[in-house]
Amino acid sequence: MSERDEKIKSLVNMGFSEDEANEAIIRCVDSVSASRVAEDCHSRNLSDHQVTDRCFNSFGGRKKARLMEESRKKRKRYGSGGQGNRPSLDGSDEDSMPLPNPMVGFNLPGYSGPSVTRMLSKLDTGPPFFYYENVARAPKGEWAKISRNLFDIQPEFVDSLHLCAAARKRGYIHNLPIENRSPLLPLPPKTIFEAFPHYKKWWPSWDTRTHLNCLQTCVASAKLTDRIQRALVSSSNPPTKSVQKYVMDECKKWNLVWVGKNKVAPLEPDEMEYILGFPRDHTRGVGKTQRYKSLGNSFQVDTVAYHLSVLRRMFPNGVRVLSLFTGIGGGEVALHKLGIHMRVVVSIEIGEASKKIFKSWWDQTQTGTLIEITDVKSLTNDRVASFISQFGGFDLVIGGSPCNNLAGSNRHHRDGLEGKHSALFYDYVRILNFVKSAMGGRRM
DNA sequence: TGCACTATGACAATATTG
DNA sequence: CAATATTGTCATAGTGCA
Repeated sequence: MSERDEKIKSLVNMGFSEDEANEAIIRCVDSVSASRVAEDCHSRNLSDHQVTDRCFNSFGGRKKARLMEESRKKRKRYGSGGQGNRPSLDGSDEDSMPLPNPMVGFNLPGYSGPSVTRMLSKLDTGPPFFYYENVARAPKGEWAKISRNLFDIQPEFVDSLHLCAAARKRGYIHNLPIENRSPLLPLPPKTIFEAFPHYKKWWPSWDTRTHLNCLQTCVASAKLTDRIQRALVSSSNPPTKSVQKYVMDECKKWNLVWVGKNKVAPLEPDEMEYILGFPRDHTRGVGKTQRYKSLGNSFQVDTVAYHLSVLRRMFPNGVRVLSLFTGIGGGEVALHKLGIHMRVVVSIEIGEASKKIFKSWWDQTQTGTLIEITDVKSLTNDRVASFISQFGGFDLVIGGSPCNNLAGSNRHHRDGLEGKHSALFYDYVRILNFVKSAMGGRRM
């Protein structure tokens, strides 16, 4: 109690009213169990640290306030905030959500540090369980907005490079238990050379990468790899520092690998499938551009499976899944690899190529019921209600909403959650809330 | 039409320097 | 501490070709 008073006092000193400070403490304690907060305040436990820090950073010192003021001005032009926002605690929509370092979420296999315990309010736990995903580096304030719309649950930020050979910085908001998780076995290759030993042959010593950067939807042009080759050929051996820097910059930017003498190339689609944890040839059967696009948009299967692994014990007879923005079925592949039977999947996906990929995987591997819906807008609450009465409810609502307007590589329309595509997040919220209320907290 | 290919910054977090 | 540099990012729009 005295510690709590101390925290309140320090917040008041920062210029917040006592009520605001009080509410902030309550919110912190809501995300992490009270004892842990007290215990870990001075420890180096990064995960816990992240949670407590975040609570205080939202109110952080005067400098932060000034920065928030600036960005508020800048953002005015984006118009009024999103629909359905709860009033924010400090009256600002610009809460910063610092990303943890290392980005390992609540816990990860191989990172045996003391892990977080968290307590969700009874209203927030299932049924149904839900799992939401998006890019970690969204514009300022967007994750705070997402969190507010998902019951103020703190995101779990994970960089998949701690689990596989490529980086993938993502935030996940879910109400799953976080104790007793188990990874998919065998663990995926963790470095480039573990994944692709044959690239050692042409890999120059001055390229010190051990992991690839984030696999994206577009790959380098032949023209670019030609330019790199010409630069290398006309340089000395080893190349001059400036040539090395040029080549390395491009290799990192485009995720290029060494496939021959002075020759770099983008990964092939099947190599991306491998790193992302999909079965070989999962995306085969559509154009190469489409394969890159759908793979760049998908989950890293091992990461998601680790989070979902807690469901296996809870649903020995299988799960009923509402899958929004299914894509090529990263979540379903994760469940399947975990050995969790999918009794029902209602899948919403608008991309023709992705639908084709997912359907053919389903037909090859699954025996449950699959219902395919193209447009999330056409999944009205009435329709959700009829599915619920047909199947008796859903156990898991899973999906990553479009990141187009949040992602840094979008040069044109990075307009945040209110952007044309990313605003579909609000349909996720709508549908999840409807499922929750229709299932009314009772076991079905 | 559909596909492959190419050129095109902006932003924020982090690292470095003054 | 403040200014500056570096790094990295689930992309889009336009063009030419079959």
